[in-house]
Amino acid sequence: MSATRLLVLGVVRGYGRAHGYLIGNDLISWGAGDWANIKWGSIYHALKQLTKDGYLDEDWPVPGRTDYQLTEAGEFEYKRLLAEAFRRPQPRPDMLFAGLAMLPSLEREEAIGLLEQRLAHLESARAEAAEKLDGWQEPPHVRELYGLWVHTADGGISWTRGLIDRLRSGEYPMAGDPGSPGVAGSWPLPA
Amino acid sequence: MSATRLLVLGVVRGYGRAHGYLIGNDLISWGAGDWANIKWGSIYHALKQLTKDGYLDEDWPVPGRTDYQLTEAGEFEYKRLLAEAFRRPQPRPDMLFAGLAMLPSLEREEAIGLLEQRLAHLESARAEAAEKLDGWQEPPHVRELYGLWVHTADGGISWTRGLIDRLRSGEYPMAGDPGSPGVAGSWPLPA
DNA sequence: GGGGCCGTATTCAAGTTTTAATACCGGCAA
DNA sequence: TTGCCGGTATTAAAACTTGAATACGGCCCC
Repeated sequence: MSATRLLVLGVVRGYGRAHGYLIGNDLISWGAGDWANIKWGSIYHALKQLTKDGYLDEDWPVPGRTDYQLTEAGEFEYKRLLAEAFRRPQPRPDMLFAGLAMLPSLEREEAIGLLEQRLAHLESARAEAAEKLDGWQEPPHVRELYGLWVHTADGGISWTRGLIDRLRSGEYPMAGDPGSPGVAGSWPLPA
Repeated sequence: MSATRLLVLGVVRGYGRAHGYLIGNDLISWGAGDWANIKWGSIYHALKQLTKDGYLDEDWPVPGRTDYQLTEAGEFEYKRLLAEAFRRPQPRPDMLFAGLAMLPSLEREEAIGLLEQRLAHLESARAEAAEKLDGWQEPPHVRELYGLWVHTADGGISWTRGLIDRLRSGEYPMAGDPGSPGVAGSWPLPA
């Protein structure tokens, strides 16, 4: 499960209602083409699939354009995917990048809690890889795989600690903050 | 372009000739299911596709089993993919893991050269991300994306330097080493 | 001796991603 | 005025991945 669904749901939610081209432009302008491998085709596919799954509603304000908005189930699915993105480290980092792009739709304490779960996962993955690294015999170069794994996990741990600290010290406006842009989405509305 | 083709070609090459189940068992036993998201279906699909593309030859030694071996074009394609895996850092690390698994089919100087190219790519990616990080204004949390990018690049740089050092100091038997297992593949032959 | 389970070996359908193509519209230069 | 380019908006076909399903043989145990 890749980051596409989370990003598409997140942008639609942010606007309230949006069509494919609008969503794609936002994502591409954030560099999501690079860090999440987002392509035009996957955006349009995701929109259709999310609609089929009952997470989005379509309508046709003008011919040749399709607008989408989140259903109630879509709101839950969005929150579920977002929590997963932070909670569970995966070999492919695109989920984390996507989660980060949607960070302010979480409440501060919620985000910190999820990141602490991430930390726990990373620490146990590190321990497991370190164990294999110690025990490895044959062929020798395969040790490098586990070494890289340990190195990557260490990097992830220190970065996660840093973000937790920044959130604790009040960095970034988050959902539910006093005087915040609010839960419903703080997107710049299209002109 | 994912790691599947490189891994499948590499294992077939290592054995000289092999069928899907044999290949899959090797890859799964190396943990490739985790670090490269390899599944049974993608192995069989890759075998068929690589055959169609002229990189593998099929034959049927017994009914109900298909054996494969590399064509000459397959040998070139393997080397090309392997070089790409080391040379070009990508957001998804599975290519690097796959390259690492096939490390000893490169000559020592070749591997070091590729890793130096990797280093150069990483350093310029880091610089670019750091620049965006400095210049970013709005919305504030998007800075975290670039911060993570910088952090990840730093980790990649230090790990790459480490591997270059290990290779320079003679670690691991490599293709073309005096008294090495040789270019043609050093796989344990099936019993 | 047959019922169930494990290992061998592959296929299939559904979902997802990738790449390229399509269509239309407005502006601007030759 | 026409020819083309860039921006808007989507579709289509092919490739790839995922997860489950299939088939068959051997072995063990009651």
